[in-house]
Amino acid sequence: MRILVVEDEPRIAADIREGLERAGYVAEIVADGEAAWFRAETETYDAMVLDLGLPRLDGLGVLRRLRAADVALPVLILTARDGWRERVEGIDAGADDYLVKPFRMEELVARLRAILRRTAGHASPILRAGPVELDTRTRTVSVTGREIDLTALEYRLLAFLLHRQGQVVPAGELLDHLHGSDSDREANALEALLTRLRRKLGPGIIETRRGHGYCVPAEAS
Amino acid sequence: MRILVVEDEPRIAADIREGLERAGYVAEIVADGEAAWFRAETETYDAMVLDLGLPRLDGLGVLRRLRAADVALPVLILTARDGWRERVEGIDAGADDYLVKPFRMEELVARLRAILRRTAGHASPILRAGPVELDTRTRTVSVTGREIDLTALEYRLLAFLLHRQGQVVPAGELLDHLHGSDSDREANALEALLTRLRRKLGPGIIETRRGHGYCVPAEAS
DNA sequence: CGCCGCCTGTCAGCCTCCCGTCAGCCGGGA
DNA sequence: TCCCGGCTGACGGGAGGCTGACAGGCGGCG
Repeated sequence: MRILVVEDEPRIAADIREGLERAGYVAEIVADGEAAWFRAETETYDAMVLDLGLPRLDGLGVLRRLRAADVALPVLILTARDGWRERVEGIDAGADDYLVKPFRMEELVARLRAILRRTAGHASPILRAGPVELDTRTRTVSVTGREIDLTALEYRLLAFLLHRQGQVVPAGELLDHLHGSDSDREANALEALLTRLRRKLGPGIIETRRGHGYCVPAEAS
Repeated sequence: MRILVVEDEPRIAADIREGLERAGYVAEIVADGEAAWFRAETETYDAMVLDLGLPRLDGLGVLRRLRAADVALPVLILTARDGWRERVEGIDAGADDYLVKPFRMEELVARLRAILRRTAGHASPILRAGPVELDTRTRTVSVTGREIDLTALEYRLLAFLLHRQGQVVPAGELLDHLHGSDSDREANALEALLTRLRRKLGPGIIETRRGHGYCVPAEAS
């Protein structure tokens, strides 16, 4: 699950990133409305957390443009405590839910899970890349129809790369996702993990881009 | 099975809780519509018992919002004796069944079981996995035809896993469904319970996926 | 009211196997 | 050719999971 977080206050943004990643999501932060609009249009996310009250293009503007462009992305908006008017406008503009600042991280995660569940009907729970299939409901992975056993960490790594199929992901980001950002693990641990995972998947699934990172190539479906 | 009960009258709420727990369900009570909406959206329940005529957001309002949000949760509504109009509106708003107050607890449980069975897609009230058979009406379990007795908790755990046969269920989720979300029980309690249950069932019924959770394998019908 | 049994959470000890580390190798680029 | 980034086999520590023992609690029964 990949979440786009639009928040200009660095402290809060960092908190949200940490909370989401602790809950097993992948968070990407952008700080202003223009960037949010661009990312939401050019990449695929599973949901968006949108602070109203942003520099450049404000949150409501982003939301309206998204809906006008028929982007069905679920959106959770963050509003100030006294932003009663904002909330109403936000819901009218197509937000799926709102949360009043300040809030507890648990609540953010709970509401996010709720709107993800609601929209879960649309997205297939199965991620595919060539001969590899990953079923998020049963947490099973198969290669050319044959089921294989992955450890918890291998599974998370594969799921993450499949969510970002076609993109090159830097090693540092992978480590962050696997262990939280406060990890002093060495890069070699990731390499060892990758070796073990590749052995189970077979060749050609996970590619190395020397100096850049790793990726699962887009098609070959 | 985890049931959300929405009832503002404490006496009745307590009665329902007791009846449901006696029948082997886990009941969580909320007293008003806003709370009901929030809980139903942020947690996962197997069904909801909803009193129409609540403070703040009324029962019908809750139901309409749930259905508008595409939440498929089975809902059983409670209405006053002369609430003919309410009943019709309730069914129109997406309730699965209704019950007229006052009612006998046995009837509530029976109807609940019926709508649970319907929505689970199980035509039969008997759940099977390999040599194990669980009859939800009589609450009996047998292995290769020989009846065994399970404690209340063991039964709940087995029933839940059988309902989600083929899926891997994380330990945290199992604890939620066994005790409700407000439990500070330790993971080890679950492990102890599993040991006792497995001893009665024999090997191969409940599998551990280290780091992922537990599951009853799908095939072996 | 007190005794007794069963259920279930906690604790401690054990076992399995995951995964981080290390050391050495490979291969591409200058 | 050397160097650097990435790969891989081996191994040991430790986390995750299992189980036997025990105790507190609750209901049943005399």
